[in-house]
Amino acid sequence: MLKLYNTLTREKAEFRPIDPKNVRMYVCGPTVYDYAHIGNARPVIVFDVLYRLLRHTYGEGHVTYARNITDVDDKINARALRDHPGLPLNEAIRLVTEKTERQFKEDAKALGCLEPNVEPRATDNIPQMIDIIERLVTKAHAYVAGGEVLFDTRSMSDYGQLSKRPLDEQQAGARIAVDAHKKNPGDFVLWKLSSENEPGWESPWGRGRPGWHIECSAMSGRYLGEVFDIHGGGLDLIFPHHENEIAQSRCAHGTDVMANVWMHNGFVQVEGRKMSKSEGNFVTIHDLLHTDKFGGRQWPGEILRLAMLMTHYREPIDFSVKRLEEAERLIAKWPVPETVEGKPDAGVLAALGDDLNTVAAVQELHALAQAAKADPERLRAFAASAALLGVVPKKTEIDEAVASAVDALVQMRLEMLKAKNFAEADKIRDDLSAKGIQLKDGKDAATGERVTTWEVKR
RNA sequence: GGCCUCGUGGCGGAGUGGUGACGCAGAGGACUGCAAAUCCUUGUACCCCGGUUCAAUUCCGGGCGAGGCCUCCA
Repeated sequence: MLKLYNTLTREKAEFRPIDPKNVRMYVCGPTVYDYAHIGNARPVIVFDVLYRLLRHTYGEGHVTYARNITDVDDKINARALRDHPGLPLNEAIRLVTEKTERQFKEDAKALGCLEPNVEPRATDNIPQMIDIIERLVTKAHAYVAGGEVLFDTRSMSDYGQLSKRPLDEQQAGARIAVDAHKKNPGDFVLWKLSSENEPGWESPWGRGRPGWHIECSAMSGRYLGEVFDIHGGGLDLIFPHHENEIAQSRCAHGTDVMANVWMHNGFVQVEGRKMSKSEGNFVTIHDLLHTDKFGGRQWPGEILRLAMLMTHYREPIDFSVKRLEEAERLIAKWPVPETVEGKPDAGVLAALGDDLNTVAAVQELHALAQAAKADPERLRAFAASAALLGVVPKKTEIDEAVASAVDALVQMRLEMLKAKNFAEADKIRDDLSAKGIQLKDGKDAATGERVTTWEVKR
């Protein structure tokens, strides 16, 4: 039983796929203009958990997950033209975005995310966008004016369903001046003509470039069909982006819905404040993973991931050093399974089935980890459950030579302890600790002898 | 001005019309040569003001506070 909160209806309801043999989900990915920040990381992680849960529920081969890469953007276009003037636009863009796109994929992998089934690029879908725009023009849902093709919001009787914004009551031009050529202030651009010195693609309306929203309509239609199951993204995308995607897709295809379930993750704050470049608290995933810009140290991907899952996806999350430390302490207490097989724990599944309650799932997992210490049988359920969340603790790789050297020192220390040579014994312990090796003393239950195990501090 | 979230103990975060979920941190204890690890015990809360009720953190109304969006920023 999987229940999901649907922004379209503002309620939690049981999820019923259109086709259980092929459950289809689309998530808005990043614009690869710059390195992805932790705000981008949230939907990537959250919907990865959903993807894993869907695969578990319907079977690995029965879920199609598409996450787009937006590589059409005026800043990217301009840079492509500037840096690679001789090349066709798509190729030039590819060169400009190569590095950030590759980085994004590496970031996602480091965060423990599975690769989506399709990661379409906007530049590979220009003809599909043009096709949708042509349909909209033919059906009189779009018009040409002032060098643009615009969507006519009045032509759609139920425009605004997702964001619940009545068109009349919006403050037109609250942020951006209304262009005079628009029939209505709410009309938005589908295609914009480029001037001589601006980059562009050929189209029936002349050389130009697509509006922002059209790419997702084109790519979701191409890879998932006219109507699909789940569409996800950040809360900030509800309006105008998703609203306009819905308008375009539904009007072009004549459907009642674009996707049945719309899911939105909450915002990310950093140390209690809105993240922005001007605030100076803009943190990229790459920074967290590979530099000491945040909290003076690097953070492994699984800690970032767990920290993210410790708050429900619809709630705002405050990303802080304290939170990361808590996640680290938690994961350090969990056992490292040798293999991942068997079935996930029912409690973890129930938690995730309740609108992806990862908070409860993590707590169940923690309880399972505690139980697994006493009862090794539970370790299998723990491992499978952790895998479902994508947070299986990993053994730090150490080579044989180091391991046997540590073993020898541990043995030496035990002998010194028998001789009550505490100073020398403690020195060994301290030296190892300084090198990141944690000794753990225990008692043999039968003999009462001291038994020492060790692990690499996580 | 409109629309939409949210407000629980030091922190994270459930939940319910009436017995203080849980985790982390803290405190105390056991263990230890001393620690660490482990185990046991433990404190502190429901933004404010009204209303409904035998009873409200939970329902209703009104405030206050935080955040987001209001058309080319994905």
